[in-house]
Amino acid sequence: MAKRVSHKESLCGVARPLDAIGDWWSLLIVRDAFDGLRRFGEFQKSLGLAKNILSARLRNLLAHGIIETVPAPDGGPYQEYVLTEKGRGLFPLLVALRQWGEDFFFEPDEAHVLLVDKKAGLPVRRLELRAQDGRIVGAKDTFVRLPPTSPETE
Amino acid sequence: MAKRVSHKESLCGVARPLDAIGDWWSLLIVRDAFDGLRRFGEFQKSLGLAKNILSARLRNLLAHGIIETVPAPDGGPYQEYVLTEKGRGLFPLLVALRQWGEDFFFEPDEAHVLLVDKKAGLPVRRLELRAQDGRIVGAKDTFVRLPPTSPETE
DNA sequence: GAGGGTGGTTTTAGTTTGAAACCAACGTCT
DNA sequence: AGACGTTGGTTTCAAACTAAAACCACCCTC
Repeated sequence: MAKRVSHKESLCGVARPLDAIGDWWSLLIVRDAFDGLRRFGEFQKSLGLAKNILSARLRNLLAHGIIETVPAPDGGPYQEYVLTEKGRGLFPLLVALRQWGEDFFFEPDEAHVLLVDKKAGLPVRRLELRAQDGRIVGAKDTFVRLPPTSPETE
Repeated sequence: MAKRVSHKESLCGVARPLDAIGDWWSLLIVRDAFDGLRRFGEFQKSLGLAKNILSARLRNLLAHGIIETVPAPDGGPYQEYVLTEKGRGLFPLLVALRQWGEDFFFEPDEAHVLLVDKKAGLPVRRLELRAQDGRIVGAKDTFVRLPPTSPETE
């Protein structure tokens, strides 16, 4: 992992995360972790990927502090993989990915799973991006700006 | 592209999008497109990637209907690449990625670009996921559920 | 103490990536 | 007209990465 970070040492706020989870499997592992999976074998069975790849991905996610190992689940000799706070911070991204997928990758009549609010038992709303005053804003309503002093590249 | 879609023909709502944009560069291209870049050379200069790779990525994004080519910008003999509606639908995902990056990939004092609401000139709020009744919900407050009838795998 | 489940690592082949070179079309200067 | 630069790619080829399968080690049970 740790792909070419060559031409720009200080990656922008979009590129840095991609260096950590920018491959096909990592996000699926994180999603499964959100779904409660914890064990190597559970991930492997759920995702159907080769064990060496899963091993490498888990190592990478560990190295990035997205998951961590907890030594013993309930006495068993094995470790489990659980999301860190950083990993749990990926929830909105997963929701965004899921909603985009639902919008554009399914036939109108094609059934797909729904993200449901536990308390009400109803599907959640769409992700909302709001301005400080509460207006919902889209891409056209925003731009990126460097803060006062910044050698940042974006 | 079109990686292993072998062991499951009908990918879930998270995996399908990853098949379209689940590589390091594609999302960065889309972000640059949101920033107004349109020309091959602009993307290449901005991202610093090899031209063959850019060519392949653009082809892939075209094939997935995320960008499209428009024949002439203003008479020039070249084409430009612009986001389709599907591509513009990636905006929340990019915001989620950016916010996660800001949260966990920058030192507290490290400067980074901000996403600013044009109208007010202030940074936008965090992405919000709300239940139907307006409560903001997080990962712990939700679960995924299959709709009534569904052979979907997730 | 043989067999089976879990959690990996190693081996090896196939695929992808990417830098550099090449190429073609067009504009432009002289 | 013809040399030359710019744009937008494609081709070549070596290096890196991916992944299937085999292997291994540990523990448990019978």
